[in-house]
Amino acid sequence: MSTTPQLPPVYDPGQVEHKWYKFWKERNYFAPSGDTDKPAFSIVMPPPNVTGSLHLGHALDNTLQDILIRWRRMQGYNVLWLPGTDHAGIATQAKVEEALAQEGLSRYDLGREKFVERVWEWKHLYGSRITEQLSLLGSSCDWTRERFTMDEGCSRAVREVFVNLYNKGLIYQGDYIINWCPKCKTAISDIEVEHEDTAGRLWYIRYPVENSDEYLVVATTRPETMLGDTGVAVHPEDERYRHLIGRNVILPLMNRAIPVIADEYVDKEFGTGAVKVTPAHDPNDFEMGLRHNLEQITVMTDTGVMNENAGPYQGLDRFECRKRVVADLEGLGLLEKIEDHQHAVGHCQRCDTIIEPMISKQWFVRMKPLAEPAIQRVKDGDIRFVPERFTKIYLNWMENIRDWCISRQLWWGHRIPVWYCDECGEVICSKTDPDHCPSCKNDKLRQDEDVLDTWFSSALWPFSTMGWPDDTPDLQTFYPTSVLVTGRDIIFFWVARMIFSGLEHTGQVPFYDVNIHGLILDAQGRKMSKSLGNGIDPIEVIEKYGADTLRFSLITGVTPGNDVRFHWEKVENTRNFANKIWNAARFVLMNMEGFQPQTIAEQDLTLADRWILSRLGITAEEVTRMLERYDLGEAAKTLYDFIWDEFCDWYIEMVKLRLGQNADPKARQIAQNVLHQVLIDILRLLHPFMPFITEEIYQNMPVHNETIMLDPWPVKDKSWPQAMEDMQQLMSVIRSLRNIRAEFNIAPGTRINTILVVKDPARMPLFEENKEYIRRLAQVERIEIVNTLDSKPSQAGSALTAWSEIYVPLEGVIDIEREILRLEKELKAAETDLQKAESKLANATFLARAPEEVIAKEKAKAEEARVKKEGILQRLEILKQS
RNA sequence: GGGCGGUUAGCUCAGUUGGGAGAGCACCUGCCUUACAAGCAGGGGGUCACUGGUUCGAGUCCAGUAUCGCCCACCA
Repeated sequence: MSTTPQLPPVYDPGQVEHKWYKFWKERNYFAPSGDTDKPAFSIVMPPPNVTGSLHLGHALDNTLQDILIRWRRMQGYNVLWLPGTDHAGIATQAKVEEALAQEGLSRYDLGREKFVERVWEWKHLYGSRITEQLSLLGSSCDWTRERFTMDEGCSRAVREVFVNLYNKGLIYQGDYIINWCPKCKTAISDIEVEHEDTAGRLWYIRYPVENSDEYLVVATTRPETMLGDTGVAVHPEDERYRHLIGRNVILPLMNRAIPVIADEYVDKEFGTGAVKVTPAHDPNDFEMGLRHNLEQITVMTDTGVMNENAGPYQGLDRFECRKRVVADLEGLGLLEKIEDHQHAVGHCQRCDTIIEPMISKQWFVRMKPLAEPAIQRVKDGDIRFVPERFTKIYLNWMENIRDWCISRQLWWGHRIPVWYCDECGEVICSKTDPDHCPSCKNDKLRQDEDVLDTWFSSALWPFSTMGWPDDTPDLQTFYPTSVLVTGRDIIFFWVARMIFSGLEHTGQVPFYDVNIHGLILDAQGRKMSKSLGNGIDPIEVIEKYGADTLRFSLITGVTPGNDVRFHWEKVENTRNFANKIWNAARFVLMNMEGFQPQTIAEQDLTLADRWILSRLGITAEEVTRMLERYDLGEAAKTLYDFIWDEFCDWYIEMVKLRLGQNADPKARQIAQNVLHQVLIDILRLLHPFMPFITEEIYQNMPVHNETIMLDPWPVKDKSWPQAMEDMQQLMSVIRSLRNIRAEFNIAPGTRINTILVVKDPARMPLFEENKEYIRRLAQVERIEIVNTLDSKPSQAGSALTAWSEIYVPLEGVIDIEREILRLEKELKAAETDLQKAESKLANATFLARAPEEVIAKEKAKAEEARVKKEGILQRLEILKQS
């Protein structure tokens, strides 16, 4: 083995990332091993919008998944990570409509069929962009199983589910009040409405009481809706209005007599205690209207313009109408007052338009029966949220769930599988397209015009993608999936719906764990958004710094479930870390000349070897434990610290002694073997986090397998506690010497001499044997290790520990005053330590109740501090005499 | 109105069985020591928001306060 690859001193991710991704993909490493003797581990990827582009949220989400996937794969699990995309009804349709608008066309010009064709074309053209971007990130998902929410299999699952629910009476159609977006011209579900607190007004309007001089004053935030009022409600026990209940008031502007009704819903304290009731444009009024049999008068069109029921206001936009209504009321002297009023206004999640509650014929899923098991199974712990606090958020929503409006007045999506026979009025709900009416045999059937909410198909994703409703091998092996990784913003939209859908249709939970992560915010802590223009393009980060760096910087220093701010500084720091590893590897590879892989006998391992091997094992164990807890940020930090501080700054520096020109060949062999083993294991541990650089280095190692991806995950082997303790002592001597050098401004080129007084003779061999390390790492020329010292040097820098005294004779260089100052500082620290420990030990209850090992530790601490203090005092005395 | 999260070094943040306060950046000092100046060595800097409680012992557990942020909610 003599090939020493020439690696450049700066790691260039651009050169290697494409190469290795292609290599992995071509060799089909992303596919499940198929080894069914091994436990399965599976994740379905949250499908990004097919026409979307990668943002940092996706990058975080997929990094987390890829880490778990690569880790489990190395552990030997039969791993499936199933990718795919979502057809994203409104978003995609809007994009294609925008493109059409460039040509001066609308979707109506094309007609439904042609338009849907156009969208498919668009999908084929742009649908692979997002998946290509996921590849750039290094996602090791099985592309051969890639799915799309509108592909044949998913469509079949959607129909199966719809028909099942319909037949069970869990899907119904009806005229109810729904949230209508006048811009998107479709109904949307409750959770697609975003409430924003808005500074609005409260208008107090006088409604003349019929056959009376009296007025009934109502307060409203939306005066334009009064045109559709069909009643005024008061609280049944409100003395002020009791005499009016059952009478009529005259609706101003429309001059319509409407009844005064009594309803418990009314809050006596708010406004005037009298509420105008507009059943067609307010969800509460709708309910009240039903209770009291009030007429429903819709006064707006589907674009938010006043309709023929609005009398003279017909044709006005709803906001223009508001102004006119207010002005007209004022003119009539019917406007009593206007107050400022803060209230929540609903906006369309997609286009931000103000939502209009409207009565409309829509399809709904009856939620109560579906929610029940979805609540129970989570309460039973069959599905576990990580972090746990999200359980409560989920349960709270599920327990207060309302029926789900699933029909959308769009063209792009899963068409509702319901047909109408106009001849006999038959309604047919079918998994397959019927060609004639089953009751009258007429073949002129009309399919329902609406499509389903996009989330209806996403809800089936964990099983529809695995071939359900057929009982496929993938379902048997990989369903339920192991864990779902997703952002906390779609718990309701997606997680909750997958849970009740999975339970209802497969009888099983869709996943065991739900790992919820936070959002990526900008450097100021704001959400990244198009309107703010504060978004960071992950592809830009990858191009500048590499995918490994992006991945690692997104997850380090992050608490599970918490939001993360994006800072370029953090990216740079991670880039530096990647470069650090790169250079450590270069060092190792430069020193592999003559390397013979072999098993090293335990007695041949040096102190440094035993120490680094012990620390490596412990690190592997900790990283594994943290991954099991989904604490990926801490896992990454643990690795970072081990690699940088212990491996690079200490072990590599120490091992140089055994690799140099004059090194003993046997010692060199041993060193090479340990170095090789430690580096390989470091690469393996780091691989899930930084897949590209680890593979690149791995492939340059003198001994390696086909790919690091399929190498075994390191486990803790043997460790040497004594070696770890000895290393601590050795390191502290070296640090003390470096400190003395720095304090006295000794030039790096200047070699110093030192006398090490080791009080305990049993400890002397440790320093004798490892003298060379001290010489090299602290730039020491001569080192004298003694048991006692007759006359302690006054012209010397010194450091005192509990078990040793370190002297650095500095004839002529030493500034006694300065040394005294330094020692006094140390004395103070020692005294503080001593005081702390002693006061604890003087506490009787502490001695009585604290665990033994804590007391022992405290005693040792006190003793150490006492000896140290004594040493410093003696030393000070000598210095002050001279 | 309800719920959740944050408040730790100048900045951004870690810190889960309660037992000697950490990292990165920034700052100060000195170094191109043949893996790495994207680096090395050394150093300064924190009554862990506040108050009270539990405990031998609290950044860590409990109660309350303040403040910032997020989510949910049918008071027009």
